[in-house]
Amino acid sequence: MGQRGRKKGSNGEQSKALLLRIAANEFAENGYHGTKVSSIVKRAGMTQPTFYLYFENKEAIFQELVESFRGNLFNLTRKSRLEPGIEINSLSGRITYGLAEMFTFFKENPDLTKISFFESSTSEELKRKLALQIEENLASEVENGYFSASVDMCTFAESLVGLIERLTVTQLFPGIKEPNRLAEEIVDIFLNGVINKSIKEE
Amino acid sequence: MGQRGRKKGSNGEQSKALLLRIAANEFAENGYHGTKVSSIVKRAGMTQPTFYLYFENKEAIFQELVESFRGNLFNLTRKSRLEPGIEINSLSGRITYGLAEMFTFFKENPDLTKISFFESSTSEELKRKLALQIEENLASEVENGYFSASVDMCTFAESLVGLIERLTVTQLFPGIKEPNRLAEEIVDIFLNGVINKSIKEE
Amino acid sequence: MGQRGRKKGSNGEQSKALLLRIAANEFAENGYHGTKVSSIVKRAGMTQPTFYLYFENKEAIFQELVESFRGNLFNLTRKSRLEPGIEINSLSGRITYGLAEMFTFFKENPDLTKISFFESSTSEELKRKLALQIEENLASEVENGYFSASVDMCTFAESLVGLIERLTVTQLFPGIKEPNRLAEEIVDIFLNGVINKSIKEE
Amino acid sequence: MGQRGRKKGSNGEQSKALLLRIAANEFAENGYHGTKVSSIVKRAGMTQPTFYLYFENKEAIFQELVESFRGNLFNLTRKSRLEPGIEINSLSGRITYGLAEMFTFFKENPDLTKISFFESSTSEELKRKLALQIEENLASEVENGYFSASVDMCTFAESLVGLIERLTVTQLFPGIKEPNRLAEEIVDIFLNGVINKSIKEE
DNA sequence: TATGAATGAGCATTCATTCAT
DNA sequence: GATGAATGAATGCTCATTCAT
Repeated sequence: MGQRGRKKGSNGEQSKALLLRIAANEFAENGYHGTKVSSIVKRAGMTQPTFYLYFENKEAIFQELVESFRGNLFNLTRKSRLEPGIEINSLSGRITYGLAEMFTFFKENPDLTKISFFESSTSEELKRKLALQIEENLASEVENGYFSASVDMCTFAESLVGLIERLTVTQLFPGIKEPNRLAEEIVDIFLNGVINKSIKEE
Repeated sequence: MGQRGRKKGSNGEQSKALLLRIAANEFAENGYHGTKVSSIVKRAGMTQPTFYLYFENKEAIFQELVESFRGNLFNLTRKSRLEPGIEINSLSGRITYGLAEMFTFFKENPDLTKISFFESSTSEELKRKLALQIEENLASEVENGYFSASVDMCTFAESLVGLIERLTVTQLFPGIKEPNRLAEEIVDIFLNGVINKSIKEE
Repeated sequence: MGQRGRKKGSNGEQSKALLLRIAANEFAENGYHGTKVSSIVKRAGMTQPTFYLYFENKEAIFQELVESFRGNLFNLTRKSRLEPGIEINSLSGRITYGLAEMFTFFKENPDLTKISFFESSTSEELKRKLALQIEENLASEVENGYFSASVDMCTFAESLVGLIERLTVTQLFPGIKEPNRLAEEIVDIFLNGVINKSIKEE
Repeated sequence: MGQRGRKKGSNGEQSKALLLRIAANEFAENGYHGTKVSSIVKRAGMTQPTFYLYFENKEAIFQELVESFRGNLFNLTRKSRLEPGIEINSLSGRITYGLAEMFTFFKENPDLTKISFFESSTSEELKRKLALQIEENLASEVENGYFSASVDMCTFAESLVGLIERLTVTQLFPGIKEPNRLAEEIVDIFLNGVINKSIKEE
């Protein structure tokens, strides 16, 4: 600002942002313990004391990353909550859309996703909370009679989380499948099952 | 003593086994980096050099644990392979049985399971191989027309792995659900889907 | 301070230089294996991590010492190379001068000399190279007819090295003889032999 | 003995001898610190406790090796002492013979030679003693007028030791020159010098 | 805003040596 | 005469973190 106004944020903000970005990548690549503060700052072209100018310690930058991911993720899931009284016809479409949005978010933030899902000590908590939200999200549908009441919703929600997690790593990140496609496949499997109906009816 | 051999396994074998057991627990609890050789031997009532009598280094004992888990797991999955020409009626039962056995194995070896699925650098490889085996295992069923050909088998297999992983951690280990129960629920969801058929057919 | 730079060399350079000096002494006194990094830094009034700030590991500081000695030594011997066409009268003077310079260098760097000649795994190589240089240095003199062609130059050169090495340790280092004196004696012995000519000619 | 009489010495003696032989080689190859008791016994097909049956500790076996070398070496040099009143004509022959015997001894015991000359903490002492013996050995010759009194006998003796040491390593051990040949060359150089007499007399 | 220099605390690994059998 | 099993005591090295500037 003032003289020649720096392009975007103060120099300090830029430095901090850079450190965050690089740290995310390092943590995702090498895990928390496998990542050295010295490596982060080296890649950022800074020195170690500079790091401590912006973050209290190694744990702090990690938590900041996880926290931001967590916040954004829950914003997303909150938005895609199914309103009660939804049309049965648009149901699967709504679910597909929600899933696709989530996958898109993961795809745009692969490092943060990896960290938050697999490296953080609070990963479990995160996933459990996600499962819970999914459970709530779908509970009403059961009441409405859309979903089979015979299925344990808790098991179902956790299953969904596990599968989302896995498909994110094996299909989404390597670029094998796009968010939309993945979402559709999941919905297809879960709604209808995999058994061949024509045989079944024999 | 006296007639050939001490009470149970030679003393050395016992020591090694003890170290393996304790190490598995430590690794499962604190992760690879969070586990100190000194902690392992302390819990075993030994000294550090003794550790190196049985294992080349920290990495080695870890690999030995993972390897043994991997070996046993693949033995199991190989055994529960579906033979071709199986009766359609017994199909879901067979699948349920296979899953139940796997969950039982996990339940009996929680430490090894945690390590191999979440701590090892070869976890991904392990899961991918497991998914592959599941894929193969089910591929014939598609040919036989039991399974809907519309479902991408790769996605399906990976989904299964993800969900098995997740349910193991959240339901099986805490003792919320038993192996059999979990297996049944999974099969139920996947075979039939979760949509309420009566509504759907309206 | 104030105008550019601290008193003498940056603080880091000073530290490194101090470590090198002390390490040289420790290695010379106790050998490579007998020297502990902890002893070096203790004498330098530093802590162990500081050591690793300047040297990759124990081996590295040792090699740096040996390398510097080797470099300086070969600079020296290169300079004192005998030019072709030298006067027969000044020949022995030139050789004496070269030897004296070498002894002076050794005397000024006793620790490095000890290390490089007796502790390094590349000692042999160093001596061989030195012998080779001596050989080359004198080869022309044989052609010019100054030296008796009957003498095997290789044997002669190696002999010189062995004797330099030995006299350095037993006469020079304890201060029994000065560089000049030693050089003169060597030249005397080698040029003329030790047999009493008067008797011989009888 | 008695029943089937073991070929040579008791089993224990054999074991000890084997350990000594192997240890000599290991020490010669890797130095004192570079040699592990565990390596010695492994090559001998024994276990570590067995080692301590025969030697108090690592230092002890090393000293035993050095001691035996030292004893034999001094026997040798004592025998080849020049008697006073020797003929001037046979003088150089006698010296050559003595040197050749020493080289032969070294060649037959390369490991012990290496250890005693380069690895032992008493190497210096050994060489000094050897130099002293040489000095004594030749002192009378000076009195008798055979050797030029202008040469410092101490320097000369030490020179001889250094050169013997060096030629042993570079010419004798690699098989480049035979004991006799080496001895002759040394005597030639030292007695007559290397200067070309014909030029000198110009 | 930034850094050159330094360190406290810790960890994996090694090796000579010994005890009970 | 021999060994399976174990250990006391080091030692090299690393890493997150800080102080003075």
